[in-house]
Amino acid sequence: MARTAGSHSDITGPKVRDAALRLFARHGYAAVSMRQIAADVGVQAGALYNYTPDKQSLLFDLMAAHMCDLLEAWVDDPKDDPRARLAHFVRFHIGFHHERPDAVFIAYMELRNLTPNNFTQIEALRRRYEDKLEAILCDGVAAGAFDVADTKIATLAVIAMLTGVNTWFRTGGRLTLAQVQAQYLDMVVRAVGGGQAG
Amino acid sequence: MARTAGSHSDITGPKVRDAALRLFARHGYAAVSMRQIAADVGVQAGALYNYTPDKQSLLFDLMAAHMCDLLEAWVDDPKDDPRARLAHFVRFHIGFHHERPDAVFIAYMELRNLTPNNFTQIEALRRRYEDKLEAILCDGVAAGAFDVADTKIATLAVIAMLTGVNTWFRTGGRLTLAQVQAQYLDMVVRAVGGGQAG
DNA sequence: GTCTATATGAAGATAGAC
DNA sequence: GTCTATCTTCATATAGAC
Repeated sequence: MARTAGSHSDITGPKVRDAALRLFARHGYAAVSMRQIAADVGVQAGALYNYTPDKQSLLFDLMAAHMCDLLEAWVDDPKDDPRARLAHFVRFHIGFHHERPDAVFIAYMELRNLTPNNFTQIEALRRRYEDKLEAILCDGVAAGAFDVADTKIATLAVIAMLTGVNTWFRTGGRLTLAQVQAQYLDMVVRAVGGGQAG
Repeated sequence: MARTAGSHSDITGPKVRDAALRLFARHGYAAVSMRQIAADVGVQAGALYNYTPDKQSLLFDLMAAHMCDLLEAWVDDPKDDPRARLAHFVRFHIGFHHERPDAVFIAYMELRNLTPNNFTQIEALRRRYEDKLEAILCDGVAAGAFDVADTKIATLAVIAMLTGVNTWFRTGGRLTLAQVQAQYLDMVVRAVGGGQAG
């Protein structure tokens, strides 16, 4: 309470990130001005530079935070049955992405607008996530539970299919999230040849 | 040959479209200026307005042309076996999209940058294409060749999976396009429960 | 059909007062 | 920490000469 009137660093910071996330997702990074973000937060444009050195860093930080959240949230146990691990991955991926559509959207629509160095870092994080699924598929193939000709292709195919849910699914529609997760799980398991085995 | 020196309407027009397509795909619509497009074509910015009323029309025309090309290129015969029709669709989709990566990229990355009216038109074309696949899946389910709980979801899942090929496949890599088409066909057929029947 | 020149506005980022 | 004011650059689009 000993604060001066205009001092709100602890609340303005998150508001800047939230506003940028929403506006970047809605209109695209290049189409959103710092003035728009400032107006959304309720400050003047110059004040934003207390929270980010520049617009590019704002984009990169949002994307990096999202990818790190994703990697930290994923928990897997290689000792479990491959089928169970795959089922867990499918439900996790759909659920996690459904909860943060704006971050997901930005994380793969705005890759073009990253500087080369920033792009490399985000791509490395994305690759690490893909490797999580590929490990499950490899273990499943080795155990005879799955049948895929090329685990790398299958990994990319499954992730593309699952991420696609975000483009159309909305809560309150014809289906619940659980129903969507169940049907995608069914399709994924069959696609990797895990339909009949253990 | 009776032309005046600076008269190139028949050649400049396509060059403008080609340059815009490539630059929009690479950097994004909002990040590309009319000056950049003009420089790429080899004219001054003002000259572009002989070929498009404004930048928005340029984007819309590129997207609409791509979607119309797609719909015109697809040929299907409802009297054929559903499995054969699905196989045709998978190979067609991957092949067609592989041949025009820039147009594909724009057609679903730049939807945000369309005016509401233009967006509605492009969405209608996209929906018409999705319906082509859903018709195959519905016929296959009715004939007992496929087993899917919800044909709309399966349609979106398959298209997302197939379109994802464009994000990683490059000619000259580890696999040929035909090999990729074959493996995706295998995964798609199994995903829709067409593995054992037919 | 293309040019040069320009109208008009907005962008990212910084300086210095409070 | 935020404000106002500003620097500098760039944007879309148009006008009129050739």
